[in-house]
Amino acid sequence: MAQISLTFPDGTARDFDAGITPADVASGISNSLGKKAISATVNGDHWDLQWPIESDATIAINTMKDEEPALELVRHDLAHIMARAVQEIWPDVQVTIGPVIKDGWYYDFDRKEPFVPEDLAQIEAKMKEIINKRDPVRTEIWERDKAIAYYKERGEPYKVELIESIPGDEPLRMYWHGEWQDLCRGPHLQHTGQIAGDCFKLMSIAGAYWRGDSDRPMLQRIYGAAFTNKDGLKKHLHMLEEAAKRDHRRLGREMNLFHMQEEAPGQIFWHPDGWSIYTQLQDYMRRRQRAGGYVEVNTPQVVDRKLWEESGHWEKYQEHMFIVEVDEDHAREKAVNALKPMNCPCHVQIFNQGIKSYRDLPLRMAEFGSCARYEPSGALHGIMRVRGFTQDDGHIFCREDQIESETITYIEFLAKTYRDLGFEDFRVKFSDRPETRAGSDDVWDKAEDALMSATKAAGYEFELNPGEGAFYGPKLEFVLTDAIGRDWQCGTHQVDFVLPERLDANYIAEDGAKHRPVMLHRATLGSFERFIGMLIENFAGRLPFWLAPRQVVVAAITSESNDYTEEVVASLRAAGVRAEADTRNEKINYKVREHSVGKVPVILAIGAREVEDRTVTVRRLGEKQTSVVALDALIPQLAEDALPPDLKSGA
RNA sequence: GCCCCUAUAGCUCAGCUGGUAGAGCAUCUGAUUUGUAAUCAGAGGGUCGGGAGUUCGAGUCUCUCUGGGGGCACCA
Repeated sequence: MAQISLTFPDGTARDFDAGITPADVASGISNSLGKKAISATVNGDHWDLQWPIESDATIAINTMKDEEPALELVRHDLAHIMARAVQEIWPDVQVTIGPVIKDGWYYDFDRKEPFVPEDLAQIEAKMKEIINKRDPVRTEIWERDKAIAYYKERGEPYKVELIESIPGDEPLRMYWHGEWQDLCRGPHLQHTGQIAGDCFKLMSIAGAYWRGDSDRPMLQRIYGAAFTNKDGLKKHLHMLEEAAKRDHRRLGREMNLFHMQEEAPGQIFWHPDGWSIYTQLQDYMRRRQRAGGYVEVNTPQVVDRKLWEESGHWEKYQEHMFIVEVDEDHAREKAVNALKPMNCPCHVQIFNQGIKSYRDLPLRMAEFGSCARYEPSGALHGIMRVRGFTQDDGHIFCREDQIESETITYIEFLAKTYRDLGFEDFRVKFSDRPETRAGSDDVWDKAEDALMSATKAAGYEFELNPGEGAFYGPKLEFVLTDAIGRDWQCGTHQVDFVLPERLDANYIAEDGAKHRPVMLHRATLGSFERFIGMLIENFAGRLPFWLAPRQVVVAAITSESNDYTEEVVASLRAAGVRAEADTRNEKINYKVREHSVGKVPVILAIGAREVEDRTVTVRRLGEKQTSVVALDALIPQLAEDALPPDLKSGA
């Protein structure tokens, strides 16, 4: 028999018969390692203990202490165990797929009756039974025909379809957890008993389309969370509880920032404190954009259908547009308008006024543009995904040879903005041509190449998002993460050769002839609504001082100090600080608690001593200790703190 | 839009197997003048999301619409 050489992590190498399994290697080292082993890492690949090794390789035996393979296996085996439990309880349920995801796994089932939350406890109990049985896991490679025939006989059409979509040259691997069988790439554990019975929890039930296609049947998905031990699960559940406290919907109510109501689904009623955040942010963006060479414009809300037909929105985007029909003149045809779902066509109208020269380019046009989009009801989410919102929109009209420099300049502009707003890390996604699109493939080649090379030149890593581009061009997405780890696209930068063509934008070049400009669509925050949602969650409501709606509350301890309290407030306001007096007839404890809960960054307390000495006692949010400071010294300091980052000295 | 869940006072929630609503906080009134996370007492406040049905009787059961939540799909 042929010999192979296996090299262990410590660098030693030993010879084995070809075809030896990692299970045998582990038992050969020691009995206990043989029992503890969960999988192997062979030439860097994650290997099942049962898979034979046929040639020289590096090998490491994994145990539950090796977190990465352990989590993968525990979650994956639990997916199988859950599917087995479900089929043991309800034999008529069909199984589909069950992958490992962040923090756990899910499995999609086809069952006539819906799963209800009470079912989860029953399934969980059955899973624990299966774990206690310590059933061995075994695997075989099957011929396609045999596998297809097997699943047809068992009445599992989803599995048949899966096999048919697997490339013909790929071996089909079957796994058994006890008697229960599933098609699976593997690897898996040795036996079900290797999972701790208290390391997982079934989290939720959801609908999910078969193969992610809304034209296919909707399956029932059960989500589970799993870790290598009980402690990991506990930490995870605790993290979720903490994250719920940062939820912008909850903080928005608690901090009295905004509300939403049935009469205007997907739209926001901003309260004074929420609107204060909004306007601070808007003022900041306005100054930044001015400094960045943008001109600000404003365009209509209700625009005739004709323009949307020209831009292509009427054809491609109509189902997401609020249509407004006005029967204003019976002698004429009914006027059909739409609320603008985006600002770009309107900006082209401004560009098209008069004759533009190449000397005008790049022309950077910005608008805080209010848009209305009829988002599907299921897509709405707090203030993160709404039907009425305002973009910090901008369009750069430029020549093709300016795309790269404009893109690089913009990415730097965006990165600075995000840093100023407390987001040091953001992810960049590059989305290329979608299936439904306007413009020829040549144009798309050009646009994708230009954007890609500019992004690389700007020095940012990005992930590819195939087919996710806009219908008019490829885009960069700048993505932030909310409290519980969901991704939200905020900023965007898109190259567009299509809209200038459709709306006949042109400029006169050096050669005296008309040329087509390129349009770069860009938004930094994306929308004020979503970005404020991100800010609230990111800071858990404790906004940076310059953004805090009420920066300082001055609390009188007794009514004796009311006059001085009012004086302090007036001085702070005169210095540009948003300050309020609290002269209510309440104890200082009560006031401190209330304003702490309200996330006011600075509370100044004033009693007889402060009046006497012209001082204030300062308490900062999150700190227990207080300090006594002279009023004259404090005011300029708070005034400096209150400046937005772009106006701070040294900014 | 699709699947499941859900809707009781301004907020957070209680209300068992159907017998015409309750708490804490908040609000208002009074007392209290208080030194760093809830002072005490009293009062007001709900056609139980809308509509329909079953029933002698519905907050409770059924249907439906609307909103919200978790996913999926969508996100130009």
